[in-house]
Amino acid sequence: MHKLPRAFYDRDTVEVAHDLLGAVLVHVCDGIERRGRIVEVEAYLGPHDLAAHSARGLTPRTRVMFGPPGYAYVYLIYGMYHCMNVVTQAEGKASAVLLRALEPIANIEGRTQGPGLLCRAMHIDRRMNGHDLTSDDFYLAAEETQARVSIVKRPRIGVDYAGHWARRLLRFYIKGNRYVSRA
DNA sequence: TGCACGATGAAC
DNA sequence: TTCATCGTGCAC
Repeated sequence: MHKLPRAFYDRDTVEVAHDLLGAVLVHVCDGIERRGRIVEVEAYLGPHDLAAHSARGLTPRTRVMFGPPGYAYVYLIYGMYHCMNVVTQAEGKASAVLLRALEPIANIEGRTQGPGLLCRAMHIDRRMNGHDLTSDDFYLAAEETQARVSIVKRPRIGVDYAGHWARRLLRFYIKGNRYVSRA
């Protein structure tokens, strides 16, 4: 198991999204190290992607998305849940991958199916926004040789307002995994 | 300064 | 299908 380096995130967003499936999210908080295996993600492809927050341009909220790769973009949604993304590609590309579901590995309480529950179980909130994912307390790790998994491609969830972008197959999950939020 | 709405989840 | 709940972005 090795921590994913900055260069991992500095690539095409769809490629990063694929490679994140099977990777492990680690968060050390109050002396507890929580771990979960990523089984479902969504790719958001930058300002031209009408489903992406960055489509509205650089604002205080989306500042991190417009920044360099390998940082966490965490925001509050519906006034009660948090969503976590990893920023991808070069500064200014404003692309990211939303983490939608985890398979619990260690110190996970509660469900992890869906972006809001994932953040709750991993103790991720707005304080983690902008956090460096190459740090020692919040990062992603992968096996040296990634296990081969079948990837299912589906339209993203909750973005029906985004016209033809809503129909793009930018949601990816590990086929048959029981922790996927919605098959 | 006000207001409509959302990359959700749970209940009904 | 409805609702909880509040920060964000944009209209005024």
